[in-house]
Amino acid sequence: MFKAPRGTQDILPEDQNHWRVVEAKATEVCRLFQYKRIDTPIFEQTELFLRGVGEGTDIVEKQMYTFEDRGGDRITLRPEGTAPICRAYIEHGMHNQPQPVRLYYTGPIFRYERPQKGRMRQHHQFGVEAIGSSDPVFDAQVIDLAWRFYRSLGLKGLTLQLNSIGCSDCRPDYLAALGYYYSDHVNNLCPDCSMRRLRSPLRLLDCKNASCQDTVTGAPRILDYLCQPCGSHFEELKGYLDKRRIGYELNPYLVRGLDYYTRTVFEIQPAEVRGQSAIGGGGRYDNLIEQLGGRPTPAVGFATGLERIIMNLQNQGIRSEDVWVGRKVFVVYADEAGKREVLAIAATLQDNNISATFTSGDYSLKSQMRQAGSSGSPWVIVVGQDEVSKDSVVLRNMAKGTQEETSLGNAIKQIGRQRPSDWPVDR
RNA sequence: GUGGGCGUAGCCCAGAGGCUUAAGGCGCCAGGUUGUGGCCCUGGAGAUCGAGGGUUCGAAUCCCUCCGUCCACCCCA
Repeated sequence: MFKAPRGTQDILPEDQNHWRVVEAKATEVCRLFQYKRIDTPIFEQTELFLRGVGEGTDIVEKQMYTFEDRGGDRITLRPEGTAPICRAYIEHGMHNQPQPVRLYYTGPIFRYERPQKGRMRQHHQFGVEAIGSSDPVFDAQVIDLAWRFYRSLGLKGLTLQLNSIGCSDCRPDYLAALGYYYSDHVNNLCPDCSMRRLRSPLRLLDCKNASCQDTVTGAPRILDYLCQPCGSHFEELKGYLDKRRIGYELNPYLVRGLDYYTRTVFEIQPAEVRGQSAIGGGGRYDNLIEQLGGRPTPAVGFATGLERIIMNLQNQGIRSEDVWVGRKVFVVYADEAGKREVLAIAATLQDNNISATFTSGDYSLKSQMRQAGSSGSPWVIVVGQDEVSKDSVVLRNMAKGTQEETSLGNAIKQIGRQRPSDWPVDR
């Protein structure tokens, strides 16, 4: 039997309400902030990610879906959203527009990983980018947007972790200090950290290994090494967040896995931290556009995983309602004469913007009613020989268990009068 | 990529070498007399016991391999 490939999943009809609501909230908050949608291809030249994400990162080293196409080009399914958008910014000359250019996207992301709950080979992200300004007000706006997005979904217990990892001026000084410090602790490092010390020293800081924790605690802190411009950038950002009353935790050990980040980095963590901690994250990437061949262009962005959001919505028992509840009708037939009318009745309802369905095959009236009941339709219309000859229908209110014989036009009026407070619970 | 747990009908699961013709619940289907759902009652369909190989007179039950899934590490969304 065929199965969905490892690390992928079908999003079934019963989960779609969550997905549609999350997407709707994402586009709604972006409209509110006047960020414009952009869609880029789901595959790009491999080189874009090699240069954008960084050769030494896990993503590039072992997580990319890369293949050669029939023309011999090296192609990679996008493992993240920011580099493609920067490519589009450069390619379409967006530096000629008022800066920063503010964009958002949503769609599938591919990483070859060992799947777990909340960690898949194909997942979906929603992200925003503000490209072309180094002003910390945009770091704050991106965080503000993210925060409003989560709040609009009703997610509780989120925490914002915040840090600055400096720029190409001050980070080398810090790395030197860090290297000097760690050279005294080489013997009590875990094997992973021994590797990190040489290859990506910043990531020494978020090792969870107990034996390394003490070493991390005594390590120099990057915030003490920020150059003056980075320091005041960070102070300004915190000022904006304070003024917006967005709470954050300063986390001097927060380091992100992609090489392009500069200055601001942040992560949003859900209430129940199990395994995969972050539900979303982002930061500033002032050198990326230049690395990709554009002119020097500072930028800041944020991305969040939709599967993880939905997991958290479900954990917190948050329902996503079907907006059509209340305007849904199930048409059932009592006999052959009625059966012949079912499609036309449904069509008339649909002409009046009422959602309508019916069943087929040889289901008994009783069985059709059962199906209508479990479909969650608040209304049922019954037709048979009697109604056909009188040009009427039976309109049944499923919640009340009452029904009346009336014209189809009158039935439509009644359904249209249904108020949201009268809606039954969706199923 | 490393280590570990688990894989029995669409879903949740019992069974731990012969008494299993693999049990139960949810869901599905049909009935409980005339054209009506949700509760209840009765009946029914649905399982190559994840796949392949091995041990044995006999395997869902033991062994091996693979696949899938979950957990930890790694890392991230």
